[in-house]
Amino acid sequence: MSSVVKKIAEAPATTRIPAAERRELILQAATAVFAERGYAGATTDQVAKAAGISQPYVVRMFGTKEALFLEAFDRALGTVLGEFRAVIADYDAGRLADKVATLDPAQGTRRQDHLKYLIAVTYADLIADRGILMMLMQSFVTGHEPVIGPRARDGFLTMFRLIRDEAGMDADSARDFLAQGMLMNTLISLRLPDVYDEDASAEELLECTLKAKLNMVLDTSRAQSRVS
Amino acid sequence: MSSVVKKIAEAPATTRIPAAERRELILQAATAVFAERGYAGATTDQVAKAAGISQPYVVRMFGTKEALFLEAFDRALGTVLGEFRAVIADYDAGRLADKVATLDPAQGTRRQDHLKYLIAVTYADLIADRGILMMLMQSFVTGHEPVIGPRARDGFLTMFRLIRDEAGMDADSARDFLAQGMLMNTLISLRLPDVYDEDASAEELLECTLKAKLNMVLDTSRAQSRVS
DNA sequence: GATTGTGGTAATCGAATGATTACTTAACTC
DNA sequence: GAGTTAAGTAATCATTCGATTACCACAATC
Repeated sequence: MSSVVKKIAEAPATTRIPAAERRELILQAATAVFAERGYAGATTDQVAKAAGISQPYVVRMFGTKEALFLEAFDRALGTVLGEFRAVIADYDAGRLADKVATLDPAQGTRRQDHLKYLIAVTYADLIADRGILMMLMQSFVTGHEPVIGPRARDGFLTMFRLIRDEAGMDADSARDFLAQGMLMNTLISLRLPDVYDEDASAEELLECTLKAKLNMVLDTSRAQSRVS
Repeated sequence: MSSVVKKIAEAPATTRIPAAERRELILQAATAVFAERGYAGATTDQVAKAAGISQPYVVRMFGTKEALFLEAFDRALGTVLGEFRAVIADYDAGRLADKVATLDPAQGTRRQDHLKYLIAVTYADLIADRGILMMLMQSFVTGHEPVIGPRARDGFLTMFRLIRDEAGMDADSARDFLAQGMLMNTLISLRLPDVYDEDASAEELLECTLKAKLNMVLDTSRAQSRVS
């Protein structure tokens, strides 16, 4: 019977995965691809290959490339906002008392001073998954797109308001915080860690920008460079 | 005679322009288009239309889209570096003594403190031509491209070294300066000035980031939005 | 064990795009 | 004013890409 032959031949066939789970995998792949190449530069086929499925399936599951980008953006932004809110909640619940005790009093002793430091560390930690920050950065330079642009502006302002209102920072501190964040985003998008060993000034800039997080960033960048 | 008829009919024909001059026009158009849409998102035909010529002429004059992008990038970077060096030279020659006299001594009195302020103002002035800073930003998020990426990294590091070595800033000050610059770039690329009137937090963020330059930025953004 | 819904893919299509070719004509030179 | 050079375009080509269509097969249900 041909059915028997078929069964044997197709034994190591593609494992089927529930749609909801596959969706997650595609979104992860899309985040990495869009982060690297931007909205216009990425193709649905690259996303499909990264997710290990066919290109039509990607399109059918999300409708359009634009819709996929928007979901990946929401996902990345949601992760950042979630982490920020978590650290604020932890601080206000006194769960970070030990960490706060190690801070230099010269940096300030108010709640907003403490949170400024804690959120900055949280942000730097997010570099571990290079895709998230680069995905945001790619969205921010796509302000001209009629659908993506407004969403990107809205997302950025949501971050600003969270820092100002929920963390209680004054506008200037919030601005400085965002500025440091945009610098980190830029250095990562530039792939500056790739030339860390070859250029002394790249080394110095990365060191004074990322400080304690540097080794982590170099490790993950090297790991992700090998793949892509 | 048909020649007479032709002459009349073709009287308002296209004015021919020397190649060198046309090159300039194309580069200006390319800077605006690439700044808006990025390397992958821009087309050579959009550049051609913006420059008022045909698409094949653009390609023939620069060889490839990539070569055109690289020239536009060099041009934008060169403008920024040139302005920075000019203000440093002016300061060291004492030509900015009156401007320096108005500074708040609390901000610092060393050469690097003065230059930090003066260069920051110079950078903010560059926003007047929105294309330059957006062109740079688009290049910075194209770090993955094999030819553009290395040039973008090199350009960024050149800026860093200029600020550190020629302006004499310490690494941390240089980092803070670049951070503020990347924030400005991001706000402009996001087109945040477009929603200035509609969102109170956008207004606050733009005001505390751009301060005295705000009105200029709003004016030029509105003017350039009408066109594009 | 037929049915049916769900998880996929192969094939293909039309539009967009970078690049090439071949051609035209204005402007300068002698 | 004939000849040559330089400025510029129309037409077209080969790819690429997002999207569509039509189909296949595994697994749960009855």
